[in-house]
Amino acid sequence: MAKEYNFREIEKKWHQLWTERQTYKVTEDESRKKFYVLNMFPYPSGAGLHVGHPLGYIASDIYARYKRLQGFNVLNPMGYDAYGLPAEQYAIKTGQHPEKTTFANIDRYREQLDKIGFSFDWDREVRTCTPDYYKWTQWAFQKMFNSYFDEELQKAQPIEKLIEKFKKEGTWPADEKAQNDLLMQYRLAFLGETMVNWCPKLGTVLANDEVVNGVSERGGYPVEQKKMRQWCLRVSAYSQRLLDGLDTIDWSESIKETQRNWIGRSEGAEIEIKTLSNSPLKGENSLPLREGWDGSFTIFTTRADTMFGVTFFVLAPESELVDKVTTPEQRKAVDEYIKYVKSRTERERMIDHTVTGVFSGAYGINPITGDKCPIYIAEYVLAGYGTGAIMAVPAHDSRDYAFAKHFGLPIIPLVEGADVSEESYDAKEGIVMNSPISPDKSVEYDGESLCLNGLTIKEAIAETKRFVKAHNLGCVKVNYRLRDAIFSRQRYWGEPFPVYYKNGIPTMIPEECLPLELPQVDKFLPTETGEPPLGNAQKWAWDEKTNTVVDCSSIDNQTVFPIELYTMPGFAGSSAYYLRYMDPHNDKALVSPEAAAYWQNVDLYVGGSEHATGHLIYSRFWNKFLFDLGVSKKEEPFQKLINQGMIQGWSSFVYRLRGTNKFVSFDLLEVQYDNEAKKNRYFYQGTEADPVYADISMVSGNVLNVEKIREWTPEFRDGEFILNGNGQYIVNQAIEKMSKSKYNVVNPDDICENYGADTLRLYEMFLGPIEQSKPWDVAGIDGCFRFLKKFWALAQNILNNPNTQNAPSAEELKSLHKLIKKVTSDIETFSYNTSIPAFMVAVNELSQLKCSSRTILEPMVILIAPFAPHIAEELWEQIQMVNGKWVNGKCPSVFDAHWPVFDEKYLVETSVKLGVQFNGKVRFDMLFPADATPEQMVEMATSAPEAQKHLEGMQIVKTIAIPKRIVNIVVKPV
RNA sequence: GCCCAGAUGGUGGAAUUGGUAGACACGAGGGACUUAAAAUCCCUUGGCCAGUGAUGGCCGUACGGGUUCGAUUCCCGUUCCGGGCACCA
Repeated sequence: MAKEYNFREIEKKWHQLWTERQTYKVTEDESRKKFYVLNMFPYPSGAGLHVGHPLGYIASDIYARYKRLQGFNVLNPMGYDAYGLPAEQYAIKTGQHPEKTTFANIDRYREQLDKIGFSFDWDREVRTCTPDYYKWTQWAFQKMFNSYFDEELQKAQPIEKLIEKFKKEGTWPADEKAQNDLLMQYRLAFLGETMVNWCPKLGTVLANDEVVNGVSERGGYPVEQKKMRQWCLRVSAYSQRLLDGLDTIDWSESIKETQRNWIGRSEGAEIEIKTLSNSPLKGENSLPLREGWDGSFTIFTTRADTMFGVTFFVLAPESELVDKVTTPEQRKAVDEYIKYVKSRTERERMIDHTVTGVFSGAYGINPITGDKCPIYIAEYVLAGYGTGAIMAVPAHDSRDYAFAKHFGLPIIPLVEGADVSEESYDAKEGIVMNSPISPDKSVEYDGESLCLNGLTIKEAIAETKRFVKAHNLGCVKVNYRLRDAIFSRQRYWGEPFPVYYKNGIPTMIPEECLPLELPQVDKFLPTETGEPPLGNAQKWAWDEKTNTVVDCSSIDNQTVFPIELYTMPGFAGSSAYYLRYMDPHNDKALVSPEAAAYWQNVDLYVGGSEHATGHLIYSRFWNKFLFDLGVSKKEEPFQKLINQGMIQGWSSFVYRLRGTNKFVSFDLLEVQYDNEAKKNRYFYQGTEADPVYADISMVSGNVLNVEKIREWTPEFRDGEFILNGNGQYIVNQAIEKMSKSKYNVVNPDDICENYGADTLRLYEMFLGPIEQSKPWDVAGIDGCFRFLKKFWALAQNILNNPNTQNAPSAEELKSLHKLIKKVTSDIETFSYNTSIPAFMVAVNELSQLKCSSRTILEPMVILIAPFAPHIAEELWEQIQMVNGKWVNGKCPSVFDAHWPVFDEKYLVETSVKLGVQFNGKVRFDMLFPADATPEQMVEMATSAPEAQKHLEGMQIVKTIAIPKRIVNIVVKPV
């Protein structure tokens, strides 16, 4: 009895059975090899899941199921990144506790995820906002606080070791406050007075990766620089290890490159610039740096070779040297300049690169030439990088060049053939000259003076470094652009810091008292006195005597102290969640040593590339720290990374005539390109028409359903719709990121309802390469649906054939093994989009061959199982019923079967390329005479000695002589 | 400005990594079944040219060169689109 493919029934049945049978429950099993698949866990937003979300989940689910079929013990967990700004802002607006909305959103996500049929082990679910989870976020923070980075060992060490060292050296201060200040400079989690990105509109500081083009990533509000006392993580200490680790992991080159840029290693030299009196140089016309200050400062350069071209020095306006160097005569001008710089926002500084600066009145002495050079202060030099001071070489640095031109400073070219009359020559290629201009322009140290003339730039850099080092003028130095991460936020909905302030000194709450739970507040806004939202909490003080949280009113300076009001940023909870999945219910440890030893690290991580400089750096840092502690067993958390592309939406626009309630069909509009605004403007009979978003569900093709849109919102109800000649209203369409506000979100639920989860899964993979972004377009979904129906029909034909035990024919076996080969290698390389066509071809071939063999069907069902698990389980059950494999009314799951093994011998009708067999043909890559006819070529090819070897026992089916010099011979076993 | 990744029919995209370009799907056109619709099935579908026809010829993977018997694939240059970094000395 051939049954119809009823996906609704099948999918419902298997969702139930999978839950009942705990099909996807995973436990540590030493007898099997582990495989850890992970998706970046989602932030549960109010908009629910859209068709873009599952793309990565489906891809990883296919891999997870495939690995399981290969006999691996697969961990494939899922959870929620539950702390975040939207829930908090919603809470401010409505007064609803963020936990309530977050949990409601999570339930909705879960419901949607369940429909798609993932193999997640839900017993291991984590939510970053639950105390049993954030206990370990707080714990890790405390460990970082109590650790420092040992430069020699290149790893984190307990802070006690550092104290011991100080004591031994005799540099350990007696005063408790001084001890605290000293250790703060070393702790991996530390309180720092740093310039931060302050966003007044959000009322919080932001990390560097949360600021894009000078505005906040979320909301696009202006961000300013502000000096604040903040918790920071010393990420920069791990710069070199973060960089080196990239070479050991299997990530895309572009994302590694992004991280390398972000870490920004540059090798250079630090050179000390001295005054006359403490300099070994004694010249007649040299002056001290400044009267009354006999100091020196250090500059950083990657172009040590250009020392002979230095004509001035520049300090960053924020540098503390500015005050020391400025002469009384220049004081006023400098103060004014500093005031101007402070008035500029980060964004202005970023966009506007006009040359500004001021002379400090002081001079520095070039240790190589002995020249006296003016010291300027200019905003183009950044305080946070290198030493905040540079030597300026206008001939070979475009920024120095612009500055020199503006202030009329000399420019000395140092590279042969470089014309610096119009612009600087920045390239690191060429032969050095003018270094020195004349022998007496190079200062002698211990009888040696530097000469670089005739060397290449690379040689000159090395030579200068040697010289500087040999004569103690400075040192070779590696700098990193990577900054320490600012780790506190002035928000409510985040992990509280397990810290209280005892006489102003931050003190950790005892480890055994963790977690420190987020207190209840009645308002989620900052307090009237400008304190963060936690300032609203009544019960937010720590009693040392009882080790409990007590009411703020009992703060008495004896045993009760105020608790930190800041909370942790979003990336805190997402930095080690992959470790927690290994052992999610353990209340004694983040992860037990046994579980960590078994699961090691994530073998396959799938997520968006937008996290390249955020989460993917922070969690690598966090993991390296835990690795130093021995908690994590691998130095890198994510061995292989796949970045799924974004699925974009089709936004639809209707056009409203300005000042009216008339909407005009798009094809009736005249287009004008506005050069200034760089966009199109539309007109109807001289009146401008403005685009208005229309919901995607009201549009089919590009035709608007006018009735539907009238029902949608009041603004359309009474609208007048001006239709085109065909009586249709045409909309304009654009591809944009899917977003609630653009009304272009396509929900996977509808697809599941109309086509089933298996079709959705197949189609999302069929759409194109997983890493590529593409617009969502349902046009092709019917193809995948039809394929599943054909697959079903083929299976029913086989199962209902009385002779299903028939031995398969050679052609059927060939079809099958071609498929095994293709699908196996596709899954290994994540080219799912080409597997699905292979299935289609195989099913067509087998249908045409009127295949009736279960020997073929069984492996086919296993092959499709990772892609379309529901239909596979259903067919497997039917096969096993026919096979009589049901035990006690229970059928084994297809996922307990074994992945079929490809056997080359079934592809025998194969071919040879100079002795190498492949795909259906024998190819002779020989040199034939240019004038040989095809017949002659075939004759020559088949009689060649190498050919005999391959033609033996074969029957020639067909020969193809490709003009020019190739002969293909299609053969078949006799 | 610097770095990275791309460009193939009407559309999404294949091509065993140097070997007959355009798999598979969508769309379009034609046909079968049907009272009709849905569903299903079959044929055609890169462009141009010749032929009643089977078929044959030429052009064609953004553009211009090169290496090679042979290039979508490798090398050099140009254009365009996307991503990252950006006063980082």
